[in-house]
Amino acid sequence: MSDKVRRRLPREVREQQIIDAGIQVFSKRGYHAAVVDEIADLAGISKPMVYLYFGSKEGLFIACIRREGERITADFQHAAGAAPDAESQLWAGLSAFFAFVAGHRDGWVVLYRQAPEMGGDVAAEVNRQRASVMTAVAALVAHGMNGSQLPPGEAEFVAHALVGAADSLTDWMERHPGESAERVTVRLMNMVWVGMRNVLDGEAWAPPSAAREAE
Amino acid sequence: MSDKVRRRLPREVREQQIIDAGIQVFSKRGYHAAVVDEIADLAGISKPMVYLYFGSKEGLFIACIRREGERITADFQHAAGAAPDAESQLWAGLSAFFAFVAGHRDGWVVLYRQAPEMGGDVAAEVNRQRASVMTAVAALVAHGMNGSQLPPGEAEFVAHALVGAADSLTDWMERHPGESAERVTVRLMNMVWVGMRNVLDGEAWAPPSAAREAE
Amino acid sequence: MSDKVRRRLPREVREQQIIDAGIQVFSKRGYHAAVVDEIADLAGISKPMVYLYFGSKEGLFIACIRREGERITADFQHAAGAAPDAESQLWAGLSAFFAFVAGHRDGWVVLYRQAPEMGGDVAAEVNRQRASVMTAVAALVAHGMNGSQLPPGEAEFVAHALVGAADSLTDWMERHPGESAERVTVRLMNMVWVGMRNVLDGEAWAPPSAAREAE
Amino acid sequence: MSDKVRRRLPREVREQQIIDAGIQVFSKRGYHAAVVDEIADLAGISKPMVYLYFGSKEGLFIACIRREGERITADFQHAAGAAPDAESQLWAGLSAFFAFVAGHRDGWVVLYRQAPEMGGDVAAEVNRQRASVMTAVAALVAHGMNGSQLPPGEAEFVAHALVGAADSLTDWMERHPGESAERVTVRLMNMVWVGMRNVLDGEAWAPPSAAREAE
DNA sequence: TATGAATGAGCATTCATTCAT
DNA sequence: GATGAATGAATGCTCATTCAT
Repeated sequence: MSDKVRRRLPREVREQQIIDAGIQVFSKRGYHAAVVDEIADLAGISKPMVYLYFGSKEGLFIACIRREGERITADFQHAAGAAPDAESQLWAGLSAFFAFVAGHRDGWVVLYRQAPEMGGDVAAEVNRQRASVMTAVAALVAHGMNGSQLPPGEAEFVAHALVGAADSLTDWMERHPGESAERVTVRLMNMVWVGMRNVLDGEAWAPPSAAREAE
Repeated sequence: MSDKVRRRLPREVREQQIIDAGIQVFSKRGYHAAVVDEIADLAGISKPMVYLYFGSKEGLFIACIRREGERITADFQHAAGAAPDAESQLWAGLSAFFAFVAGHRDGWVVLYRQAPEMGGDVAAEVNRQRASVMTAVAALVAHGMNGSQLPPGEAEFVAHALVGAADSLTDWMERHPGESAERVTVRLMNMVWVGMRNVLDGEAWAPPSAAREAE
Repeated sequence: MSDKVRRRLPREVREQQIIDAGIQVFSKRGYHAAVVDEIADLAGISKPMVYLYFGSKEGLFIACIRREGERITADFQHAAGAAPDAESQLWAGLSAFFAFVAGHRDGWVVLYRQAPEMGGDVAAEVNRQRASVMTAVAALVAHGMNGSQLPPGEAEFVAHALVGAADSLTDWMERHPGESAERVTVRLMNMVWVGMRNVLDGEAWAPPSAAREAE
Repeated sequence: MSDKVRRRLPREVREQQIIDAGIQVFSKRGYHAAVVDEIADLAGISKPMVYLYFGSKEGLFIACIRREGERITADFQHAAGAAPDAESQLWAGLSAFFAFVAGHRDGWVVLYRQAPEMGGDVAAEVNRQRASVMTAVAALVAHGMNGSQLPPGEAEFVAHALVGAADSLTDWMERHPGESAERVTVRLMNMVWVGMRNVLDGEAWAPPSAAREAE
């Protein structure tokens, strides 16, 4: 009788618990292989509650994507906002971004690796959240490079490359457990950043036999 | 009159047709949402043939992964092997790699975005093929940088970043239809390559407020 | 108006209804030819309920075997327990046994004619139930013959013969609808019993030309 | 080239090989679980040959039943025919019958345990063969008992009991590997025969509390 | 609010059977 | 005579979703 006293929680709390469970299960199994029963069990409630709160499995998935997308953008911008100058902001932001990717594996996997392959109503929310993340990264890049003159659209290109590299490096990190997210950030920026600055300073690279491609 | 003439094909041929169809459907829908009937229809045969030749849906998926993995590695090494010097090889290899990622969207999506999230017998084949691709890229990087002294393990790190960036940039390319794979390769190399060389030459980057991280 | 009132029954009740239907269909068609849909229809529910409660077709089959096995053993021992002396117990027990074989055709057919030919997890349960029935019959035989000295192991031999004869005689009964289970029991006991007693009293039979076989 | 020289056998021989394989597989798996592919493999031919010779799976099954039914009847009557007097014939016949049941497990299982549960065209052949066996046993019983006056129809009753007991005792024999078919026959006849003769001589048995049932 | 009971619809898999060669 | 290639038609099983309480 005093066993499951955490019944009758306010809706707000229950929803977050269900989303937590959803992210865990969606991340482990993928959208289609995830079974609503397992999510309900993990959240400690019965299946109809999931439907009461989110309407459908897809509705829950969308809620998961939204929360993780907003969470990463917030983390990211909060970290960047606290830094004094442009370069520090870039460093802090990317570091936070990387920490999120590495630390919230489940959420990141759902948002970045599974959601994109879906259609329907999910696609809209996915695109919104991913665009939001990508835009934040691009803004930080543009801002951090404001000394050099970044050609228009270049920041977006760089943001895509950075985000993709960061995602892929989480696989690398799984095979190198000793590495911290911070150290990986440094190595990645070393590789990209110095190069970018030099490129903007005029030191361009061109395909060995075809200088015509370089701008 | 020439519509149904391709009945009764030898096993070898049918298998490739089925794999072609499988890659297309798996890429569009994802493994779980893909329906074997659709694959069979697309291949112009009936469902039992799929099971006769591949044993199961998973068997077919594994076959798809294997063929695409081997194909990309082959493309890659063939392109690199034809170039005269180390830097040219690097350029040619990465260019071929990028062309594959951009040109064989379906195969790449199956291999890189969907297969990794699966377990069971699939995981073994996925890991093998991805490791094979990653190793080839890392070897090319190490070889291309043989002038500078690359720290051990660094090539693998770079390879992960490059492959992830390449994957992510295919999304960028979809929103910039005018860009060719070659041009994107140049931009990516510009960003990464010049930086890497400079880094190896001693021009390191360190987090603004924390010089302790730099080596 | 009173047609569909029995919806939403407690699990316990539904399970028995499904087992009832299962025994009927398995008996009529055999395990492999039985279709789960038909069982569900007969039980007045939908197919998923069968899987919810029994896990698989095989699980349902095992449940059927278990219930019929336990039921016959219980009938049998209840009838025997109510009789005063050893011979009466034997008579009452065998009569009950025969009544079951003849009266619960479906259950008997499933347990005795179809289940034995199966392997896998079914075999374990079948062996347990059949052994339980056979042991009960053998115990009754041994007990009923306690006046004469029954050689060890003989009761088991007799039990096998009796059970097999009883099973076969249900076929005979189908072609002689006028005969009651009781009458058949008497005839069978007449044939077997008097003989057994005489044999134990020394009146042995030996193959005409080979007295060497008699003990 | 000289590997499979037994190709191109006369139809008669091929048919028997296929029936042999059929009996083996049907016995092991049951009609429905038996797969034509396995039968064809075991017979060393390709599947279409089975259809060429027997028309259908059911056709092959019927052929199996027919051959085994005829074989057992023949064995039986050949053994009985060779004996000099009535009692010897009975002994020899039952002994041969028992030897068949114990020795041709596969054929007996198909004929006696699996075929009966089937309907359709199979039922006709099964009934014919089983009736043929049962009639032969009943005739032997009637003939062997010709000294006593056997009530009409009694022989058929006894035959059913004997055949059922014999079948059931094959299970017993499987758990007692030392016992020969001959010894089991003697024990069974001891139990049944002496009793029958005494019964016919007037020594009837009646239920303890209900003498009204005895005739 | 919360849940045990129930199902429609769909999917992977299998198999007897038939052609084309 | 013999077979590899091919399929129509089931069937076991699962799952998102709903309802009665």
